Amino acid sequence: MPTMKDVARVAGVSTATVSRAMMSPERVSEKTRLKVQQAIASTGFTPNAIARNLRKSESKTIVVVLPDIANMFFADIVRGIQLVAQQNGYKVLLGDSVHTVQQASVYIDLVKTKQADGIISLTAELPAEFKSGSNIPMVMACEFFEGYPVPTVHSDNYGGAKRAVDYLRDMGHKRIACITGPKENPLCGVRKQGYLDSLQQGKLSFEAAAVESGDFSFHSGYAAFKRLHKQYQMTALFCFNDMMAMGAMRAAMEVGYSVPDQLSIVGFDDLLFAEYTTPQLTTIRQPQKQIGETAMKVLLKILNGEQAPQESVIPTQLLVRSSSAVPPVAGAEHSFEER
Amino acid sequence: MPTMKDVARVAGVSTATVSRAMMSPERVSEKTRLKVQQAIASTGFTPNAIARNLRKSESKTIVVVLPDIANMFFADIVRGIQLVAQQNGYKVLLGDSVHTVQQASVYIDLVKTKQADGIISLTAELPAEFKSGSNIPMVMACEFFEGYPVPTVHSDNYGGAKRAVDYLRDMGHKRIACITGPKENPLCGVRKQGYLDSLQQGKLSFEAAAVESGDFSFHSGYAAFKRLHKQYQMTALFCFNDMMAMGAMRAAMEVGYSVPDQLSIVGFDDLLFAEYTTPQLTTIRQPQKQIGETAMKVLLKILNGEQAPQESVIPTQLLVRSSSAVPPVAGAEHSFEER
DNA sequence: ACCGAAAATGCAATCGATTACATTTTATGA
DNA sequence: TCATAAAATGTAATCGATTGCATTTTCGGT
Repeated sequence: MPTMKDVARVAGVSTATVSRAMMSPERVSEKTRLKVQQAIASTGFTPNAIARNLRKSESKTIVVVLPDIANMFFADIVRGIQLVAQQNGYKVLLGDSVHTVQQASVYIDLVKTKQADGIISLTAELPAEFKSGSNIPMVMACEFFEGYPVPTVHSDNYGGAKRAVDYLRDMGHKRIACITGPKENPLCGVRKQGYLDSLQQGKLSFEAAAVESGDFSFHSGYAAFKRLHKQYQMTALFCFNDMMAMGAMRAAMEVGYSVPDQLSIVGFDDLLFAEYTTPQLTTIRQPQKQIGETAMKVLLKILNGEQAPQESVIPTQLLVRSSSAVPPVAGAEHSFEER
Repeated sequence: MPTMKDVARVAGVSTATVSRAMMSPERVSEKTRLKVQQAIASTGFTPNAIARNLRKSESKTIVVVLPDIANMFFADIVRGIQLVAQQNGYKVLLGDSVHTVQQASVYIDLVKTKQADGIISLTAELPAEFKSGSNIPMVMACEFFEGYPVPTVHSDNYGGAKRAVDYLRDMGHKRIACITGPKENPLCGVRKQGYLDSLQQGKLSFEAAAVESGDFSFHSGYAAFKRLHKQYQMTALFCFNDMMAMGAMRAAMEVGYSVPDQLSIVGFDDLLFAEYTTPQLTTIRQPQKQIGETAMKVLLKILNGEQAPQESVIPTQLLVRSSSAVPPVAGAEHSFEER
């Protein structure tokens, strides 16, 4: 594999000149620049980035840690990150942590060992060191820790949840159930507050039986609904993500609810698939690409030693599709027998 | 940031000894090993992998190029790759090429510049240099070029397609339509041959009107079906992937077919979502994780300078779910009027 | 044709680890 | 106890590029 020395020899100049011809052409005469270019072409030289990185102690690479590469929710976030990274001369590498702290560490080590300059984490399942702050350039997107030792970019979880429930309330629903995510997840606490506040604002009483929780998966949504419909008579259901909403919709149909006539369902995220369900899912859209772009911009600030915002909140948007409608007239509800 | 020199100073030994204490502990006395470990701990030293990589000219990192990170089909392949990579001391980085050759080049450059040792490409959208062979350690998974200048791992596309159509035929279907992928895609040619051979073997005549093509997306499947049902009366439909099958299923239902009573649908891939559609999709499962594992094993052979197989074919499997059934009795078919 | 400033180029140190080879220390056995 | 082999450690070169500083070349002006 040819090195810069070879190019220098062929071009009849020093390695310093070769380096300059590539890095700062204006510091080299027209003539030698051409000689060097020719030599590069004829030797088939490719600069060894490792050597360069060592010398400059930077890699112009950032790592994005995903908890689950199969979760489509992250796709557009990554795209947004990539866009901004590219514009600023950074490469993006993705690491799938498979929801394990151990795997996440592997990717974090990349920056400790100087193979990457910084991290954007789309998961909060990280080694404990971060919970108390660390000196690794990092920003969290979507998820966050309580107490925020790391800069965070996420959508307006409270506002989105409240908007969803407001919408159902405004259509006349009085009995609005909810399927939350894992209780310990900070972001779920915030969404739940949105749900509660909307109920209260509409003077609807909150009943514990109206709430079940899942783990954001299709199956957990399915299971949660099967529990829910036995303990609470509802005409509307708000789910903390689309995946669970889809599971709940499947369960509801199996149990004999017709959606949206007897039961309105609203999700959260706006997965690509939300559009493909039957009926199409009404949901709260998180502007994923924008979250990604913002996260990368924040990371760039950190990398450049500028002041970075601790928290960036991106607004959400209600997308009304066909899984939601006005409540059924009295008597047309799904029959409900308490056990 | 502390370097090995610092550790050496604190431990009162040379950097060589520090290096050996880490790399080959058996070449260092118990006593000094402990001193070094202490010094490492007290200085908070992390070895600079860039320097090591430069010296050893290897990075123990491989890059996986995905055409589209939003395509869930790849998730388990990546998991399989990761598993084998990890077992062999390699790190895996994912690159999203967004279906562009240009982006793919960025990731390929990582190995040219020694930041990665090899590549597994899940896309054939690569720079032309590969089509005529190159000296970059690389294996293709799922996709392939015709003529195979690079080692390839993929599932049994011919066998899978034939199995799908055999299954429909065996149930008594006589009019079996097909939605293919992009015509220029080599893998589609192979699947189509499976379709044709099954028809022929069942003495069913092939009609051009029974075939439409899409681009593997939900929408293209939807659109293809809308064209198809006007030109061909069918009782069964085989789609070259699940995504299009789901689009076609939606279209079929809109047009008034009942699935599976009047129309059986079979997909290909076994996406996670195939299980969540209503009715659940019958499909040909590709063992994605195994494809990934095999691809990584092949890459390892290449990296170790061993002989690697040019082509590895992984068997597929028919998963019968509820989108397929015996054909309707005469008279119960979906009404068909030619335009 | 010659001076001095600016432009171009070269020399050699440097980034931080690894490792061949040289040297010192320890252990073994007579 | 001492010679000698084996084990432990140190010295310094090396990986391949970048860059501060020194030196040479170029060029405008007279």
